[in-house]
Amino acid sequence: MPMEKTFNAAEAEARISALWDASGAFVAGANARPGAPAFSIMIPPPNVTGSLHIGHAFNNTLQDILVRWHRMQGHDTLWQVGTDHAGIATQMVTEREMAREGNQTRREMGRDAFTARVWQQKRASRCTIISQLKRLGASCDWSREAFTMSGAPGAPAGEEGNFHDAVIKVFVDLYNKGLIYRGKRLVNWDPHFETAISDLEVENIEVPGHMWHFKYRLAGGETYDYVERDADGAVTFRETRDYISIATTRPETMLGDGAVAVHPTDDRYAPIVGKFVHLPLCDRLIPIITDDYPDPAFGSGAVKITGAHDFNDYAVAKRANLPCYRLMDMRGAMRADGAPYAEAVQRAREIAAGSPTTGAEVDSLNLVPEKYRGLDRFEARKQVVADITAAGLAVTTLVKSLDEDTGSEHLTLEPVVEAKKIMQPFGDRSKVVIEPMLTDQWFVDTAQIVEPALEAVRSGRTKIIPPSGEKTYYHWLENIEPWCISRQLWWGHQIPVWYGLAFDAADFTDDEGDNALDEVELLRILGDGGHIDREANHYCAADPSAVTDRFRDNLAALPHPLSAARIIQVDDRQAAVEALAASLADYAVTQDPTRLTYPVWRDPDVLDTWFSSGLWPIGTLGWPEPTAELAKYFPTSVLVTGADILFFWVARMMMMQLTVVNEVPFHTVYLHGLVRDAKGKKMSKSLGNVVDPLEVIDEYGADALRFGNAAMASLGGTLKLDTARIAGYRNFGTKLWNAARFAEMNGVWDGHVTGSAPTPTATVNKWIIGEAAKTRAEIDAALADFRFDQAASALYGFIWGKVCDWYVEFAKPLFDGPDATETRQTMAWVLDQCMILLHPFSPFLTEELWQTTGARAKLLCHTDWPTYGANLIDAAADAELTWVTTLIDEIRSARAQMHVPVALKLDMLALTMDAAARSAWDNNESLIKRLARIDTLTHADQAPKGAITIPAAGASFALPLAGIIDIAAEQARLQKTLDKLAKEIGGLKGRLNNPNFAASAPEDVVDEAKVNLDAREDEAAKLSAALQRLKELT
RNA sequence: GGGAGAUUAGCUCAGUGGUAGAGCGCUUCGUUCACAUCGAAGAUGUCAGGGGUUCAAAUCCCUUAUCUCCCACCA
Repeated sequence: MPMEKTFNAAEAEARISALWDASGAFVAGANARPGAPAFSIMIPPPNVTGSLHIGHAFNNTLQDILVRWHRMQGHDTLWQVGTDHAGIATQMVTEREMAREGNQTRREMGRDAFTARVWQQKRASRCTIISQLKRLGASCDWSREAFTMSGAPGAPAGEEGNFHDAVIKVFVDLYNKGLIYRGKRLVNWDPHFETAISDLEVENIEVPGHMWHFKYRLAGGETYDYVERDADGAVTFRETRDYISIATTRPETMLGDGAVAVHPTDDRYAPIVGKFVHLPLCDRLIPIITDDYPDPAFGSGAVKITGAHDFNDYAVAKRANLPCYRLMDMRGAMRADGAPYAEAVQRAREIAAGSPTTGAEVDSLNLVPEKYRGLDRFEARKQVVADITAAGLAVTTLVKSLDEDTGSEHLTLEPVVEAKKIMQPFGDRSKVVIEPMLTDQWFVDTAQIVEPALEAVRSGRTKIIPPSGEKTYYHWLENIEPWCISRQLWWGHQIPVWYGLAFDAADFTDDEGDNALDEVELLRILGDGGHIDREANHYCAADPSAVTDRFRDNLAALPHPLSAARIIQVDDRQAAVEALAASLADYAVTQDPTRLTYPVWRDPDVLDTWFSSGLWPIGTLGWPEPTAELAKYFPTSVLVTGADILFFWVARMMMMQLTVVNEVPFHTVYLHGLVRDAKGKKMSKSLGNVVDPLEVIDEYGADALRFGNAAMASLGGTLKLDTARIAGYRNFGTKLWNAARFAEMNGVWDGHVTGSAPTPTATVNKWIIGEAAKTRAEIDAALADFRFDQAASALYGFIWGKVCDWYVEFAKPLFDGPDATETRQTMAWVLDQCMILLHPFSPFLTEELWQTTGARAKLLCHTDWPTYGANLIDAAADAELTWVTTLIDEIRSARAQMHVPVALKLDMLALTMDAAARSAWDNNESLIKRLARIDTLTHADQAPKGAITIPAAGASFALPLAGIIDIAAEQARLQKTLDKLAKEIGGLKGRLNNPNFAASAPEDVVDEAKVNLDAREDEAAKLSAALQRLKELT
């Protein structure tokens, strides 16, 4: 059946995908030569509930090009595929889905049921992204699909695997090495998702805000001289004050202030340092302290210190040993729990007076006055401002206002509220304002594991390209902060830590021996005295699974187990561990549910998603099992990923792999930018400029999208996706398709396919074989440097610019001549090379061509990548074809400019021809005549009147066009060319006449300039002569 | 505030010391049997501005301007 005029991508892509699938073409090691080097890539796992966006399409195209390129070279290739459980995102998607269905909420449902529901969501949506990757033509080993939560408790059938085990093992190992710790720290709290998030998940955005100024009055009615001075020390302002002025953008946090801080060198406040001020609205006193943090030049120079709600203040509070009081609940509302304010403030006064306190009182003491309790944080802000203003404690200014009744102007005192742009933190998922919150969280002590990750890149063991990525990497890692890895979510790897209460079992049974304690009572008993050791109250279990099942029901019964875990009655950590171990063992043997209540419970938090995806390189290969794949494919060859997750993922993989298995995860990291729209705008749903890769594939085919992706993948720049360009690359595919169709029509595929390059005699055949060899070398060099754009450009230039534009045209006359057979062989070989070389970029169209143009031994995706080189380049053929194509170009150009009808065949005169030119003409006469539409060539001593001149290297031709040409137009054409030549000649002469040029420039540059000058002058002379002849005509 | 990058044809971008390039768009012509998702020809640039190094600068250095991104605690 003859070929269609175009490649039907929509029809063929699915069929070809199925063919690859059915033949296991992409399984690890497929097409590997014995003893071949390994080549492995880990896919950046997309979110399991996600769908393919244009960034995925770009990222995976590049990976696939590398993978296919290596697989065709016979390397032992693995492209590891899989998905990420994506904690917050997936939980969010599932909850949204549940809300839409009108089902129970997550909390109504309970943890186990909810987790099961998310698994269900995961099972349902996994196919989406995977099938979309297949549509792109990604040649992943689908049989090895991994998941970052495979094998987790509660995983349904089909989700076996040991990724969860690997994550747990790493947590336990790091914990045992002292690299993971738990503590009450100020963290970024997302009040929407009610979880801590890491620094990286916070986006700081500038928003309009306000700054208020409040007066904190000195205790005991004291006053002081407030003096301002200029740079020379001269007094510029003096006033007796009974207050200190503070400025804040967050008035509601003043309820938790622990002090007012001023800079130690700030003379304005020197008289009152160490004294106390009344905290407005709060009925308590706080001290004025000194700290280096306040900037005397900013605001009043005095800063309120709210240790529990600001990162700077927290640091000051730590230095000054100030108490921190949490004011908000987990949803960002003012706390409504705990004792009445009168009691709480009494206790706060005791603490301020020196009564010992513990971190526990951060949570147990609620210093929010009744009036504000339960208010949303933004509502509380308004109320606090209003109340402070009403109390006359706002800094005021005179404002002129108009009395509308009387029409008279008068002055009023108004609070000073500065409108001010402030940087506000937002959750990158929730988009709500992040609240610094003092909570118990788990941290990786990154400072301890960062050094090997830095060293690996500094030493070049892992190379980051482009190099600017290395600088960014260093900068972040050199200033690394502890990594908060606990999340208050349900979907994820639950932290393998059990909290235990060490106790005598008798304490928990009533007189009848029944299990009589409820949680409140438990707390009451444990709360009574006893040594408190926060560091010791957790126990990291090496084999948690057995424990989990046993106590799950008990755990579920605890509304908030962590709050009950506060106290453990032991003297040291070791005792805690032993007591727990003993109680667990005890329980395990007795299995008597009445004997012990709540012996242990598990930390309800899950791990940051990036903690598990940080183990992707080893986890997908079966670690901690010593698998053959781990031995073969790790460390991986290259990681291709977006520069935006350099910190989130790349740096953490480096740290974790080096810590866990003491090896870099990959030899090379290729970072690319974000794909933007044609105008360089970030794609966003709200802007409506999102390009859906699947729509692009539907319209233009996956090959066109892929080739376009490769073509725009230059290093460093931004990536602007223009569908007009994709359309152009679709046309490019059609072009090759039609060249193959032409070949089919001319019997090229009928038994002319040869494995190795033919050895033809015709110059054009020799020439195109050499061009293929050049192209192969260019592509290999470009891909070795990750220059996908250069490889794409080489392919485009070769296939369209050389094969289709010239070779196919050259071949037409040869099919009727003595060289017909070798030309068919050569064309078959050359088109095969086009398919092979293009295949990594555009796999569908090339595989389809490969299958339809002959009986093939192997799939194209397994066909040997060529290794031929310069031996196939015939310099003489190259020079001759350059001469031929230049001549044809010249003739065509002259004809077009003289408006010679295309169909008109001309007789050409050869005025001069040296031996080389003569030979070039004789060897290629038929095709020159055909392409330049020349009828005959005759020799003449001089051009007749009314002819146009065609210069060529070593020859000069004339086209007699008397009566056809416009003499003025021909004069203009010649003059224009001469002008251009004159400019070039001027430049070349200028250089060559400069003695410094000859002295300083390399010899070959000088020689080249000389040769160029000769050629230009020769051409100019011919054109001048021609111009002269025309002038004689007029 | 710190860091990185960008500025080349109408548009999107290559080009990193040696005669300014590609694709798209634009103009003219074209139904010759691979292809109109095409062919042939053509026009278009103070390579952001200024200074410097060099025989030679889009390319290296300095500087100014504009833009983008990342990081950062100014209450």
